[in-house]
Amino acid sequence: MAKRRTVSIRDVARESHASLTTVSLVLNRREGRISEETRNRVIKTADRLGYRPSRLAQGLQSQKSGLLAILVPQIRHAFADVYFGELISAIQETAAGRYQYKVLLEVANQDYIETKQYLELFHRHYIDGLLCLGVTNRDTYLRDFDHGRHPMLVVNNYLEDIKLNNVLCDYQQAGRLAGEHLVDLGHRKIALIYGATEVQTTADLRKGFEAALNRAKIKLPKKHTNDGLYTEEGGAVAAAALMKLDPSITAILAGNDKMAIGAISGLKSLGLRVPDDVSVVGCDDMHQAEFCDPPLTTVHTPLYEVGQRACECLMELINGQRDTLSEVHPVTMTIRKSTAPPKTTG
Amino acid sequence: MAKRRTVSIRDVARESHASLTTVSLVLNRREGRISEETRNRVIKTADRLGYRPSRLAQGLQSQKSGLLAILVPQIRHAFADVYFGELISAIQETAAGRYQYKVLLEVANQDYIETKQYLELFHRHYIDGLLCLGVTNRDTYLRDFDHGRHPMLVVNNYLEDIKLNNVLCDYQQAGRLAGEHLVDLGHRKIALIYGATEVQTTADLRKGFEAALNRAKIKLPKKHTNDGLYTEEGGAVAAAALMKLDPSITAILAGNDKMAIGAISGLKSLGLRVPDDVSVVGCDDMHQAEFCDPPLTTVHTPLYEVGQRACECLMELINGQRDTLSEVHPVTMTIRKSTAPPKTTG
DNA sequence: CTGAAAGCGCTTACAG
DNA sequence: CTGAAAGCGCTTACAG
Repeated sequence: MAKRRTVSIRDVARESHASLTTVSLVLNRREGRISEETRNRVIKTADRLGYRPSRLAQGLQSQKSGLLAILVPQIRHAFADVYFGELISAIQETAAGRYQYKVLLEVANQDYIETKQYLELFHRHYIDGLLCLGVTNRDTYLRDFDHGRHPMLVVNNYLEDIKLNNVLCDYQQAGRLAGEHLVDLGHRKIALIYGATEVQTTADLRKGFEAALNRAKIKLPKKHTNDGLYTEEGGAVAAAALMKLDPSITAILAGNDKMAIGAISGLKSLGLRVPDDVSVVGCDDMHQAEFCDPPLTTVHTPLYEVGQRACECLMELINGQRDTLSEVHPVTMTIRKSTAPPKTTG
Repeated sequence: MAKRRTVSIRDVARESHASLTTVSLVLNRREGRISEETRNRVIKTADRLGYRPSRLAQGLQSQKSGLLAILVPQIRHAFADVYFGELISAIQETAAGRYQYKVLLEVANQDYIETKQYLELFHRHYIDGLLCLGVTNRDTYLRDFDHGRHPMLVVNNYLEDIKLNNVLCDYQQAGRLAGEHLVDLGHRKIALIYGATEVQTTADLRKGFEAALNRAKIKLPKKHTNDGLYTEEGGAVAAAALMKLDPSITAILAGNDKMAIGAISGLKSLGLRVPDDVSVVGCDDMHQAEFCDPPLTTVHTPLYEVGQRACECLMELINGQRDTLSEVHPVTMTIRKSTAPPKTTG
């Protein structure tokens, strides 16, 4: 582990008989100022010595770290969740591919929030910008960002009371499309399994869904809604409870694919068939949706695209090319095999 | 976006009428040297000004970035994969919780490897240590690390020809346990769906599996093995192909849960029932394994624990408390509903 | 117990 | 076209 001393710009200057200024200028491609001959000499020397500028020193000088952070909530094994995974992939690939930025991973646990680590990230010059995933209306600590001093963006959500930058999918449209799909199939007794109510996009999904039902003179009574906690287990339990409360239900929208898959398993364990007895619609269109049994009809939310745009917009905020922003992306339906007309109408 | 100048240690020194040395000493809790009075004065001033030491400056001084990187292969949306997600969660939580280290996310695409970005990470002082996930025998570029100059660790795999530090599960044991389970149930026509052959742990899984079968005088002929590409699709196609080649097969081990779930769906689409007609065993015991239909019998590999240990060991490498290491973790069987005795014996 | 100075490795006015 | 110097914000011998 004998680490040899790293070669610094000083070494290059000495060996190429040039000044620090000259070396720096050459290596940073400031054109037009340095003679061809000197330039070549410096480059050759730098190559020979294997010189690599230290990001730490460059960062200290430029007051830029070249890093952005992704903040995710503390759910069980957060990164094993495909929803977050999809967004993270999009962000990482965009940051590294287009901007030479690197991506830091942060988890917002209780202590993290209480000690305001998300601000430390900026104050201590760890990062130039922040992307927040999985945000809910409970995350009032985000108010610390509402003066817009630090480049930050809420990804695929927004907050009711706090004005923050965001890029997200149109969940009201998602609810509407799902509702229309079920109504068009002929369903009248339709239920909703939502994720956490404190998530704004969940409220939007419900709003769009209810609007679509109402337009067909269908109500969404309380006994037709249940909390699925965004998990498979929750979806399974919620579906079973709904059917016990009202066995005449013939269709269910779940707020995400995980709950939809859970719901299908919950329905099966009651001896119900999908879609013969009950239709199920998910939301996300994650990769697994194609491989469950039956393949899931679901709302396709362009998560990858949203992650990509979030990253692009954050860079604009960092570079000061932009002040505030809010961007909404349209969604589409992906029809597979988990929905069908109801067996009996009425 | 009017960024006010960040307060530096110099500001604290001035306002608290102390020297830079004193302030630095106090804030870094070097005990015993500074008078109680001065200490309090400095701390109070630092608090009042909201002073936060710059990691960039500290890093430049200490030659430590306080960052480690996780390198994952470029598969489609790598971070949406629960296998990687589980490891990443474990690493992030351990790094942040126990070591105040932050975690960088890197994807090894072709350009990344050709330009040796993984070395740049060290040379440019971006990181103090590296954790490589999803490594295969094709990743010969890792030879760049075999002199052990940079703290790095291969997580949950190892390479045939290159001696590197690693922490991993015992995949030979995994294969053996799965094989014994199926043999004990009475199966004789047993097949294997493996992931990429260039992955060393896949070879180990097969070796252990074959050994268990051989002990019961069962062969694993070529027509009983197939490549499932580590994906659901691959598993589905592989299972269907196996059954067409030899309809007498009554049990299948898949090299990971994704392929197992795919295999189940492939078998179903042939009109075969699991486990009645064919038993299926997975490997990983990922969260979803409990919610597929039928719930998956699978080898439980302690991925979270492996990620945690990998992080701990990397810190020891970084701190020079350790030179080389190789750690193997035992696995266990999780019996659910996708395996049963064969219908007819023989 | 405390401080002046050197140094970590860069970049960038400024002067020539 | 090129270089000496100051400065980014810290830490740590060293001296008193």
